[in-house]
Amino acid sequence: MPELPEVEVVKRSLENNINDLVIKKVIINTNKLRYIINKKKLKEVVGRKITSITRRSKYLLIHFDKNISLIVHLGMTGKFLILNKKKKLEKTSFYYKLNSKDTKHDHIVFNFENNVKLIYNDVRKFGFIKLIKTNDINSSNHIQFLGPEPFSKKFNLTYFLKYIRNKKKTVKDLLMDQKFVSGLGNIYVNEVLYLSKIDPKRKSFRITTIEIKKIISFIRQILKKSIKDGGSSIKDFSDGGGRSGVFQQNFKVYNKEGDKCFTKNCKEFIKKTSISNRSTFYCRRCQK
DNA sequence: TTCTTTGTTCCGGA
DNA sequence: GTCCGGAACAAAGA
Repeated sequence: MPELPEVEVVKRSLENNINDLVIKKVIINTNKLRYIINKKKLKEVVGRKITSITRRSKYLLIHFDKNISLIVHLGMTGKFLILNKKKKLEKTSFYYKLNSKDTKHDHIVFNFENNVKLIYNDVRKFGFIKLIKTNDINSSNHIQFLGPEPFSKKFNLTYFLKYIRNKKKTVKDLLMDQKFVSGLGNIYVNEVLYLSKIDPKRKSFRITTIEIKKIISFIRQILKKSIKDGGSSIKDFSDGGGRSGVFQQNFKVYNKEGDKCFTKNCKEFIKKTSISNRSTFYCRRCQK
């Protein structure tokens, strides 16, 4: 599930593989992903050259010359594949498993010069790719309401304290809220609260200063590590069968229901519950 | 057939 | 008005 680190990893591999290239052709195999696709508009990228690739929260932004950009959200299962001129798969996509079934979900193919292809594959079709004027990105509905990036200076103790005043929602829902901090999803929020030893059901306004410091610190720590491991999963990526990203093996609570708690000397088992209709994993003994 | 998955939005109720 | 959270939605696989 692509959250900030996975999107960052994808961003970096796109940067390494398709920056500076000119699009020759776009093949669109579906009428809709998350939204109806405006095929004619999307094809305006033909003839345009990629000038840079950036990320905001979980959005990928591919910038072209002539004030054109693509805004991309990977949804649940969106991924990019790059084929180079030798038809060889580039080491680009995190936890991508190669098998014949997957090609039927190749929804959009961008052809570049030199026979380089960028393929957008998405089993669930909850992701999207939209053409947008570069100047309009920051005022777009997707971007304008996003809270600060977790690594930004703005996301600090003072901001946190001010924001949670009178906030009655659970600390888990708070961290999931993209208006508060952008880029975290269910998986990393579960992990962060476990590392911070905080019960996910606690009310936000009851979180102490010391706990806030832990939360901020662990968010940055785990995101950084996952980006690094995503990088290493790319390094290990093999086109004969694929391989899951190392970061998935680093989860301590997510999807670990019934496993023994990771904390030393804790004999408790990881519990699963639901908060705001989202799977929530925690240790009853360690998280207070 | 039903349940699950996620991010996002919508809406009723507090 | 504002906030909260449950439900709905998208598609497909188990």
